[in-house]
Amino acid sequence: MTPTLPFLDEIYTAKKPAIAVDVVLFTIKNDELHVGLTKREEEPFLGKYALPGRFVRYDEPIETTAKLALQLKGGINPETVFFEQLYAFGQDLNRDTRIRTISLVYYALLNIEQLNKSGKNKFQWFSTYKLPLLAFDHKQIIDYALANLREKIAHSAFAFQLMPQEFTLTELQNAYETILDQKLDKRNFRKKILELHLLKDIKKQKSEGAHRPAALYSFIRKR
Amino acid sequence: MTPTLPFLDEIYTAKKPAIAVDVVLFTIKNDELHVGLTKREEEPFLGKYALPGRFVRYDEPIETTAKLALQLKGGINPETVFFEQLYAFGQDLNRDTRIRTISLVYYALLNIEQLNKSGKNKFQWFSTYKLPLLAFDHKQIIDYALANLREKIAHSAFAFQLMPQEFTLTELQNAYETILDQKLDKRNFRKKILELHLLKDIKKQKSEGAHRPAALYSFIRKR
DNA sequence: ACAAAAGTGTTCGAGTTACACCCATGG
DNA sequence: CCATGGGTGTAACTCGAACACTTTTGT
Repeated sequence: MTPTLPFLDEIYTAKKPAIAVDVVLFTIKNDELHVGLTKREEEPFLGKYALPGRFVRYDEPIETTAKLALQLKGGINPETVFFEQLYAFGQDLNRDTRIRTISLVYYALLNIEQLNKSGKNKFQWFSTYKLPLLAFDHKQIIDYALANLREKIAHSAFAFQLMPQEFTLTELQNAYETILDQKLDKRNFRKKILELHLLKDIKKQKSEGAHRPAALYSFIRKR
Repeated sequence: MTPTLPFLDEIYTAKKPAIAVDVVLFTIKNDELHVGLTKREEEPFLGKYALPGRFVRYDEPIETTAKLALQLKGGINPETVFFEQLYAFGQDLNRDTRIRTISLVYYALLNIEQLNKSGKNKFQWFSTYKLPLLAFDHKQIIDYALANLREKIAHSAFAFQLMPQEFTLTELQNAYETILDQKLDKRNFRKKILELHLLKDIKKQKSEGAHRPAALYSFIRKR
């Protein structure tokens, strides 16, 4: 590619860093934001928890790697998940103790409906406030992803990805409050959300408990 | 790292994608936004223009790779440049025709003063409106970086990175107008910028032409 | 009838936009 | 003295924040 390489062949023979994809998979359980982790069954970091990850194979597009990580590590159908590339971690040469590895980090949002549907989920879910001991630099990665998620969600509208097909405005508001970790004003929230014209009133009601039933909505953009 | 690998050793022996860093280096020349490119002297894409890039060596932190790309390809002192990671391109397996390559893209801002100072600049500068034929997927990368630059600059204040040490408010406004490709209101611009308290009136004046001289400012954050 | 969550408008302040004239200088 | 860009304030509007009561249901 460049005159700075002594020999053209070097690009084929040079010792290369490994490249991996790690996915920070968020969902909401019991009104708390959770991250999906798996317990390592090998060294290094045997017994510690880790983000679902996978080395990028030579003939694998990176999004495919991300999807395979979710599927193989977590038994989750990746087509039911929203995900987006976040950042490449590759500054620290010893992030991985085995081999120099650059990690492309994706974050993903899984809705609660999907989570309960897929019986074969292999993840263990941890509240973002009570994370276990983590392998590699995965703690920093999660912190970074979390800060980013908060920032984005405040300005865009993709919290829908965490919701089931049908939901009430109060449920949606709870999701926002959980992620942002702050109370929101009901009237302002509804005004703002409805002005986006992303929700469809599906003319159904959800009755639960001794109070007025809530209108059900669904997100207009189909997945 | 994972039970999905048949043998532990595979991570050492498996055929790996190559990882490169490419830098989209912006500057402003003649009131137009320009990108720094170099002409390829080898196949593939011999004679086409390309972003300064470099393969990530096994023991090179990725920011170091980015800096080396600027230095070796462009003869530019990377410490005089502001840069930030943008996105990893690795979806298309044939981006690079020689070897499967994942590219970590950085964008960088070079101020005009630096540009003129460094006599050994090896870049050719192209207006973002008149780009030449580009190698690989570098056209898409530049488009992506440009959209991102516009978005960020409208909400943050790092256009300072494109300015010389001392500049007038009109010059700064021109930089914003050039990047955003739209006229801004002089009074509103000044009000907004000065309220950020990032500028220091250095009590000097710049006289040029038959009109009132302009006050010179400098950016408070030192580089 | 009462408890419990759903649903609904208005006011206030802050920040953004639009807009026009005088100032200082060189030629 | 005039042409040129430098420099300044105010009014209108928009957007987000604060805030309280009525409605509908189950028990």
